[in-house]
Amino acid sequence: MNHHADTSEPRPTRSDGRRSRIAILDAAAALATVDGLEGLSIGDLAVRTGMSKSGLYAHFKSKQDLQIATIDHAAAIFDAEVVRPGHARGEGLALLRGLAETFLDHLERRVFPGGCFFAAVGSEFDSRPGQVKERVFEFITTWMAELVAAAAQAQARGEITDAIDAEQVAWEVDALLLMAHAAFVMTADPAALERSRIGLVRLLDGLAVR
Amino acid sequence: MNHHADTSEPRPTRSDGRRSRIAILDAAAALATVDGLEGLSIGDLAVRTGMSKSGLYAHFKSKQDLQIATIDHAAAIFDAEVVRPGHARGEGLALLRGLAETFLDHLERRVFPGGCFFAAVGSEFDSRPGQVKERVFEFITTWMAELVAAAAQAQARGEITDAIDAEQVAWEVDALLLMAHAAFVMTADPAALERSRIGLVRLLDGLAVR
DNA sequence: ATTATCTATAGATCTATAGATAATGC
DNA sequence: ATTATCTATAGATCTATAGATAATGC
Repeated sequence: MNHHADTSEPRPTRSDGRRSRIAILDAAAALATVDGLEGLSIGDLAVRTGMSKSGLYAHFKSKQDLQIATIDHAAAIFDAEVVRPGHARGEGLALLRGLAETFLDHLERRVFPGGCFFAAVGSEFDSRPGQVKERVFEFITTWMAELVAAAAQAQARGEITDAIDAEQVAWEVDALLLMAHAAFVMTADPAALERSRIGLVRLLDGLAVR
Repeated sequence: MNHHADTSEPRPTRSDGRRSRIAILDAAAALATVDGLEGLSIGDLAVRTGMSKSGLYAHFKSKQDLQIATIDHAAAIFDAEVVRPGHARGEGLALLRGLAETFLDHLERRVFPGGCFFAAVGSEFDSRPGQVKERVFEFITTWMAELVAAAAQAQARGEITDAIDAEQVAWEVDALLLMAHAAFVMTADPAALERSRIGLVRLLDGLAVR
């Protein structure tokens, strides 16, 4: 996985500390999609990054602090790998299609080994109220807002019907993306991505203004 | 939650043992949708069922054995609460609609506190190969086959178009159900169920033979 | 001089087992 | 007589901290 700096977090002042922190968070984000944010243990992470447990621990106040830093780091990766490339595809309907395609591509390219970070971690924390869930939910809300804005723009430009509201369009698009994630991670079969791609074409063609 | 006997599993011979086993598995199935099958600890379960840790442990050979028994128990509950009531709604298109509706109803009725057991546990184990994942995947495959069969029957009866294959129809239906699960568990807002219900009507109406 | 990292360890889990006691079924 | 359950405990985690050492930045 590439190294994405997360600007939101406090940076260590020394260069070796900065490098370590990014290495830890890259490993943590990847590991969390496989073993969960809770299953992610300090010991495992230390072994994987070649540090001692306490050396690693010195970067974070607590396990929850590590979990939240990992979420922020994953958000930066998702932004760089999905959201920004999606916007490069155009506006309105092209943007909506673009976001869906870059999302499916990031699954296929295995940006995270366990599929979509936020689908994986969202499912883990959906029933556990607290700061971690709040942060994950916040990001998912932002993602949905992206899809809704793209759908609304497509309607404003007269590219799709406004007979149904933009939230409903975004909902149905996201349902196909979530389904692709779940099935692709479970089976590792690209046919899962193809089924959702076909569904997206059918859905958006059905909304076309003719 | 109601008590559903799971016929597939070996039954204790003594009546108090039978009762305990069912009480343990009811609690385990509910707890697993909140804390995960891995997060589910023997100690927690013991406290929740009012038994000692070892008293509880005597019913199972290992933690994995408990996890698999819990999956089988949850499958029996899902069958009684979703699949059978779905079949009572009719055949063909009525069956397909019926299964989708009884699924959404079981979320709304909170049959499991953490939504759909198999969506929750599937997401937890999708990246962890082994017997537990196999068992979960097996059940999800059975569920998908139910939807595909219903869609194919609806086509055979001339109720929906056969221009697209039954697998694709089932895929798009299941995507909306999975999305409803994810959003409803995260937000506890019935609006999530409504969005998917609207999506299902739009989807199936769009497939109607006119 | 300050920051990052390490060794060593405390204290709280967790799974699992051994051996004893209480309750049921034939 | 057999089965279910309990107390007590082993041994392996895990998070977290104290105090010492090594590496960087001014």
